[in-house]
Amino acid sequence: MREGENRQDEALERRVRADARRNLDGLLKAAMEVFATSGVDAPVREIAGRAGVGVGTLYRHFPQRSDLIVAVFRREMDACADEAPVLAAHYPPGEALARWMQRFVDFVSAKRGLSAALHSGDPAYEPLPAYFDQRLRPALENLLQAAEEAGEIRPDMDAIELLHAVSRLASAGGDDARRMVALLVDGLRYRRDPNGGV
Amino acid sequence: MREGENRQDEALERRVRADARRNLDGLLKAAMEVFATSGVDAPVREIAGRAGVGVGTLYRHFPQRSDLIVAVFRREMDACADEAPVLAAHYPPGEALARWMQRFVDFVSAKRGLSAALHSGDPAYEPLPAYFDQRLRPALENLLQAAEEAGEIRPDMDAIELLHAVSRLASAGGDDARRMVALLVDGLRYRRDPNGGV
DNA sequence: CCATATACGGAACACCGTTCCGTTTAGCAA
DNA sequence: TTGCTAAACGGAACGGTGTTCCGTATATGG
Repeated sequence: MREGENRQDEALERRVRADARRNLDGLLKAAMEVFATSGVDAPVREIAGRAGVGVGTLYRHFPQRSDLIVAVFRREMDACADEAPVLAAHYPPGEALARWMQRFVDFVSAKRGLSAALHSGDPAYEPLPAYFDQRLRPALENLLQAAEEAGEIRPDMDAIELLHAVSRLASAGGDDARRMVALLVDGLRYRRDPNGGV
Repeated sequence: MREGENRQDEALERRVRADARRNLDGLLKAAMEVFATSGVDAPVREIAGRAGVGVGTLYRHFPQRSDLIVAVFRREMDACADEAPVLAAHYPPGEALARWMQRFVDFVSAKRGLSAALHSGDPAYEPLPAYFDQRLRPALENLLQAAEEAGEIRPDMDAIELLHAVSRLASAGGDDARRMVALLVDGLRYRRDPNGGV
């Protein structure tokens, strides 16, 4: 480790001009507001205007439009993941799983455009599925494993596959989304021929 | 009925200039090919170019880009609906339902962009959900009712809600889509507390 | 206070869907 | 066959995107 390279964070932070940081924060705030009202397809100029900066400044901080969208969504995923262990501590495994799924549905439904970006296949949005893998998958895997061990659901379910399926269903929004996800969770609970055959 | 108004089809057909019909057919053919390779987001100029006409001609036949997309997709839905009664005649109600669902998944998966257009909420694509209602909903309702009466699934499922959910899952494509839809169908079969409690 | 690396603003560019209108042509009648 | 005319055609032009470029302004360390 060479001298001057320790405390990299602070060293890098010092190099950032104050107006740059201020504008970056303003852009993120403006983008969150605009996305919530006009959706993620809102023009870049609208976001820059609301932040009180030119488009050049926006593109200095976010080289592509998708980078701004990713930045806004990413910071909203953590609360959802953190809730999984809380629910696991307060409910039986099966119910904890079902409740967290509903929590996830509400989260995705609230962020209009998240699901579309997530499943677009566009490489520009690749950080979103990647963040799913890092934060949400472990959270769900713990819930699934507990429910499996309690014998409440079938084994060998792939967490990432489930997350993507549920986020697709969630993009419907409202009670329809909640009902369909509840139906999917019931599918996990289903046992073939429960009455031992006729 | 006044004279000259019988055989409307032929009368109307006569009023359509031969080049107009030829270009319309060519546009539909070109659009199908382009959508299959480049997706539904392909530029209109590419479609017009492949059909060997100008963009003005394209817009004469399809006033909006979405009208062309709708026209291409609509004619591909009928075969899917017609298969429902065939399956109902050859399999027990529950299995017929599951098989038709998989058939529907394959159909939606094959048409890249169909699901996105269907759930876009854009009024320009409204004919697509409308056609779902007319053709696919009755087909599924018959399968659901038979399976209900056989006691194989829970009652009171809304066919349109199911169709939309399945088409969302289907947009994932491949085996993931098939597995998740199978899981959803198992949800229909699930009975709370199947062993009569512990 | 000055020097300069850094960041800013918005005009300019390429590409999109859509519109407009001068030109071409298919269909019919003489 | 030869006009005539309504219908259809082609592509330039328009407004609105995302993105780039570069002359201008300024925060910051000496």
